[in-house]
Amino acid sequence: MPPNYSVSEENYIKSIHYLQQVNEAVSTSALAEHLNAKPASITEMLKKLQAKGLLLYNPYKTFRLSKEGNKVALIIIRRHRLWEFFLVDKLQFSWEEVHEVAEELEHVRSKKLIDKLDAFLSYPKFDPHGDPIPDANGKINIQQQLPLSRLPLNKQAVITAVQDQSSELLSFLSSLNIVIGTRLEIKRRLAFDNSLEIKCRNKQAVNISEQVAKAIQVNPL
Amino acid sequence: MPPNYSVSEENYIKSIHYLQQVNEAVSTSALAEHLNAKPASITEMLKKLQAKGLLLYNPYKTFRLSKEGNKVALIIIRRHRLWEFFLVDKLQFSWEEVHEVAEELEHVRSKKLIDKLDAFLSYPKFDPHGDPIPDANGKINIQQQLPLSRLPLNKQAVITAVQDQSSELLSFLSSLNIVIGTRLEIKRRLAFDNSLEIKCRNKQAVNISEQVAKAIQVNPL
DNA sequence: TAAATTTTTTAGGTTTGCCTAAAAATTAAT
DNA sequence: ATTAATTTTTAGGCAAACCTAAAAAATTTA
Repeated sequence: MPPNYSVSEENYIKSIHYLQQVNEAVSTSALAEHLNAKPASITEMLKKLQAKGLLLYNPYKTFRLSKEGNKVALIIIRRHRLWEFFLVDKLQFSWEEVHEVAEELEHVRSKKLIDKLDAFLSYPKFDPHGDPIPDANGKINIQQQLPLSRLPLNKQAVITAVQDQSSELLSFLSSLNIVIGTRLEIKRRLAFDNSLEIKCRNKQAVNISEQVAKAIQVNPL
Repeated sequence: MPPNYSVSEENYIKSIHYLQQVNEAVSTSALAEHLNAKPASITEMLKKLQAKGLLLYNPYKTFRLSKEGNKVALIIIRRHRLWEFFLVDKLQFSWEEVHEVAEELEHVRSKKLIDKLDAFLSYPKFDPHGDPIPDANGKINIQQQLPLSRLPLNKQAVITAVQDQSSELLSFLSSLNIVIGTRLEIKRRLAFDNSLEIKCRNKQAVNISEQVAKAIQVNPL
């Protein structure tokens, strides 16, 4: 059976994975900052993770997860994002408040639980923030998805999903001829309310609120 | 906000609560046995729980939970049983395999999570083993329910529910004129297979297997 | 490139929750 | 009512995961 890791070890692995996405290799101080701990504590854990084969590390140098470490990271991310999806989709949490609870749930170590949860949720591909959910083998869907609110100006994208807490939103959007699959780009971002002026192909530009923009998931082209 | 307790503290509280149901007051060695720990470790934690006002305890004497301690116990039991219900009802776990996973889930400390889970499950009154689920205020339905298999000999009880994995069981029982609301008592327990001889009011005694007895929930009178 | 600064590691504590072994209190037996 | 047996507590350690302060290495700057 696969080894189990402590909550603390899991949090280190997750943070290292996160910092690697920005920076390839990670420094002790960056990780200390991210984990809200002192550098001395980080060093200690680095040695432990290396001894377990999860980390590639030489004293006084930067470090990164080993192949095995990355596999473990993806398992934890999978748990986290599936729980987030569950909380929003089934328990009616708003997507701002799920993170903290998912932070605890992600450490419940049962593969069977997570795989059954995945099935129960109909194998969702993205969590409520638009981040992709790794599958049972730790594979992540290459296609990236993000909320329309985070799409750069003038970058074309296709709508892939709409978080329809109320189905009101969906009907509002379809009245604007905005549906899943619609191609669009942002022409202007209004600073005072973060509303967006978006343009669909050859139609006239329309204005949508930040809230709506956050609920729309897009896939940049 | 209400204080939070460590996983270890929660497990002690839960075990003390469990042992109290049988025995009013609990001894160090009984608790050590139940928690699979050494008596010396128990003593240590007892002092901690007493200091926090959860336990009524005098050195060298037996002990029991304070009012506050009981309240905490019921919160933990509520979490545990709701998760068990969720695992069986939504994730299709079989009721034998839920305990271990629920044992981990029960320590996720978010009142909001549990109350929303409760609502999502439509406020179930009993977990898959037939144990009552405390409500959001920690109140337990007075009417106690237990599997027929655990009913003491010659004690009258009324059938309150049948776990009908297959509806086959229900029709088998109704062929014996055993339905929800039927009053019965156990006349004999056969040691070699744990089957029961049960008697309904003024009818003839019938024999049922341990498996069936476990699926029938009763309310002792 | 040598000194100054920053980063990382080492060394030595602390807390939590467990342990063993010995001492103290309680309970049982003669 | 003593003595014997059992139970509980105290005393002193250990591991995990954190900490502070000092030492060592790496990096930057003059």
